[in-house]
Amino acid sequence: MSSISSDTQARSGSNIFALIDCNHFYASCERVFQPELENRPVVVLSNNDGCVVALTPEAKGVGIVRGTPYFKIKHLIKKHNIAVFSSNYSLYGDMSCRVMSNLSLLSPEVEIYSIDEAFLSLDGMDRSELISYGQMVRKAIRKNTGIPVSIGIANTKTLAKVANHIAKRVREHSGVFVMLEDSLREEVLKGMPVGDIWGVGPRNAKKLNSIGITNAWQLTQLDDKWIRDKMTVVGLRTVEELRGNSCLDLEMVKEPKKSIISSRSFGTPVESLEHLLEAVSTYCWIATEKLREQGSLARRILVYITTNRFKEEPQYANYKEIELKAYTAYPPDFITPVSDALTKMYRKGYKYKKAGVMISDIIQEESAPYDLFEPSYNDDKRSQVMECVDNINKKWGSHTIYFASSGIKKEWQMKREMLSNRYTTNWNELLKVKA
DNA sequence: TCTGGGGTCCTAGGACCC
DNA sequence: TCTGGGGTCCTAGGACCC
Repeated sequence: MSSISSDTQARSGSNIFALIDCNHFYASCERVFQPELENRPVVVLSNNDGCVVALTPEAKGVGIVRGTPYFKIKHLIKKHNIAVFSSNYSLYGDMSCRVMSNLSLLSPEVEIYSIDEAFLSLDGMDRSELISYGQMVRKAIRKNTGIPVSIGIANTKTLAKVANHIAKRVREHSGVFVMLEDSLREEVLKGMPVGDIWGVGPRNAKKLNSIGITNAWQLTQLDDKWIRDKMTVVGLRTVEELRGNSCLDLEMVKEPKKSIISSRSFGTPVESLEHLLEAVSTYCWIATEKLREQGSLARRILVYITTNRFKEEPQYANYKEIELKAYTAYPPDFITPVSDALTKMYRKGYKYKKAGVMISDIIQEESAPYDLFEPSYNDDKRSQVMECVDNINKKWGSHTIYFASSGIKKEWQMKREMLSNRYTTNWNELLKVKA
């Protein structure tokens, strides 16, 4: 068997996948707790109040586009009375858990694909029941969580994505679209720009357009060799899926992360080494917290700093990757070498905009190699201390305990000027009901 | 004044080994 | 005039996703 066919081998039998996608998820989360926003345009901004990451159809209707910097749409905000929010990840994360746990009650086979999407396997379900099942799921999620969802159902994950696209946009389907017949698939794919397909990014779309391929149906008719050469096996898999041959299985078990990033843009430019050290020390803390949460240890860390590339001012960026002596999840084991590296790469006189760390070479605790010369993380006090710290922070809120090297005042912290309350995860910010 | 953050996978090319 | 060949491992960079 050639490597091409084994890479993209289709599963036999007929599969049915549903993609459940929360509508403009972050904006919907905000609406749940402020129902008066129901028919008003709502946008949610990225970290640092940078650009638009989520927006309701009403906001799209007045010409706002996802990804646009906030300062460029301020005039529209005022003119159309748009509600604006800073990202509130504690809220969205918690709302996501609610949606997903509801889904797992409704179906035994669920893959949580992202914060606002899940795939379900509906293999074996009667075709005639699919629409009503979809409607039932929609109603249940809406009722139990307040979040509106759209559902696309088809024979492959990629086609379920396509179906979901239709469910979201064509009102008459009321949020559920089933696309199983070949003729329907052909009709829908012919009307779908190739760049809107899951897995075909802007680069590939451009390549395809340049040879005259503009819709998704044309892509399915293309020669396999061309696809493989220009779009790798990944692209070929996508095309097979569009042809109705399932190549991507439902992944129900969550794999531990292979890299963990923590980085932020600063609220205001940072010039001093001292503040940069505080920031990266905080990022090391956050990243190792995630590392411990998934029961992992790591041995590599990369630290970087950069000035603002959008500005016409002296630019400087640098990074350094460090290999630690042994696998660990203890913050100081990372903070110490990272601080040394940062001190060496720091240049005075620049306005730094962003810094970050990335942890890699991650393994599960159980499989940590035994080292003759280095004490192992699990056997010494470091793991016990961190377990204790993590428990306290879990119980009393993150950052109840943290390292002094992270700074106390944190003048460099990001801007979040339009933050809503953490209605679901903080006792002091619960929704108040008027008596 | 103001342009996000966090991930995955694939490939090509170099280093190194026998 | 000739200058192996194949395997493996690692890394950087590119492309994609939400």
